[in-house]
Amino acid sequence: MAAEERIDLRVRRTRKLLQDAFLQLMAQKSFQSITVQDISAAAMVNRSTFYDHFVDKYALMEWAVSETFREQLMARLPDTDHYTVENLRALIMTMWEYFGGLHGQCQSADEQERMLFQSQVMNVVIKVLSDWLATGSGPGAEDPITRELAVAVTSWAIYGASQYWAEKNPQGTGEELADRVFPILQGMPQTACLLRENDPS
Amino acid sequence: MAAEERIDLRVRRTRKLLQDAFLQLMAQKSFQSITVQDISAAAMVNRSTFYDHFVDKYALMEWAVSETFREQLMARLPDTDHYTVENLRALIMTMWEYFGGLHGQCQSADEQERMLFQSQVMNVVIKVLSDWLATGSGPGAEDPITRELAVAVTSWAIYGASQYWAEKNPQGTGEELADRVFPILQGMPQTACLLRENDPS
DNA sequence: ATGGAAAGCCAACACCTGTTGCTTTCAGGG
DNA sequence: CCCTGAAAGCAACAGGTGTTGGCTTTCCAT
Repeated sequence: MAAEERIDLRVRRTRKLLQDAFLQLMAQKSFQSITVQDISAAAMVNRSTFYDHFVDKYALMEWAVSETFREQLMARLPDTDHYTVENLRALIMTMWEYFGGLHGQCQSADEQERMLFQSQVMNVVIKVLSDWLATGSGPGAEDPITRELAVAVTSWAIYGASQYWAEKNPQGTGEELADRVFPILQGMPQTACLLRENDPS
Repeated sequence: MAAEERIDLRVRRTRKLLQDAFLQLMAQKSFQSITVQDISAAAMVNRSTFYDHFVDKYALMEWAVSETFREQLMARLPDTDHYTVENLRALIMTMWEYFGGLHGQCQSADEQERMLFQSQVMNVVIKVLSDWLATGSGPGAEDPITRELAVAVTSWAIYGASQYWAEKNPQGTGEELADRVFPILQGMPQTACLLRENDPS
């Protein structure tokens, strides 16, 4: 039985209700203006029940963003656990798409709010990249610090590119972004080594 | 007369009182647990006066972090307005130092809070890098989009490295970080071109 | 099926927020 | 030096927050 299934039906139901209500509200108003009352009311759940599941609305946001992004990403990856060109490409395009969605679908007026959501996305990305590289046997594997530094640099470089592309150049396509970012990443000595090592092509 | 000097003495005084009180409180407790009341009380300023200057505590934080970081950075730059190896090196080390200070000096338990501060630092960094490159006449100057993309990638790559180094490898030195990051940045085609173009050495 | 544990509901609390309308003060131009 | 308008003080408000304790409902393991 999957770990998730072990959890009491009521708990899963309530969490899903809260998450759905939250996402629905996010499409209508800014995160800042959404109150715990709003979420509870929309989810048809008592307000104090909200606090039984999340310490505050930030915790709910954290959870909702991480989950939705992770699902979106996993659905697009050709292979879920290796550091390949195709996976990296899918990662870049998924991030770009998600960030674009934050501008379109959600009413996040504040730049600071977007940063909050995006930092949750980054937690997922860093985790995924770390896992990819942990299993690999590239040169970085010998020195964990170098590998982790490469992960940090790569992840945030992709972040910067995706968020710039989504925000400042909305008419661009995901493919174009990937095409532009790849030469930059491959220019990085560490990541280039790792890519060459693990690239199945 | 400097623009800052034009402002009413009382305004500057009150803002400084609030900023100092805020920084002092940050050394004692987490940002989350600090209330506007706390800040106003510590600054010996009426609470509603706070709202005459900042929309909320986030705005004050934004202002305080940006100002302190900008000062710290400007004091270290050999030359304030060109994209040189020395400046980039100073930038990396200042960021690393600042992020390290956030762990030590402040009680920011939450990772999400740190992200909030760091995003303010990034606003300054991106602005500075943009200015450096806007005046330069490197190959990136021909295509603004490529240049801006390079700025985004470079800034966030440095961010990732600095924040990783400060958080996960606290015993490392700033010099070591810079030494490790530089080969990575110079590996990036765009930035490498720009660096070569403007490097006075 | 059933008893107990877990989850949810409810009301009420002390507190913080952001805003308003008013008065008092004082910095700085004339 | 004095006047004036901007800035600071003040009190009170309608909200939202996060927590508590007691109660009812629902699940699910025996």
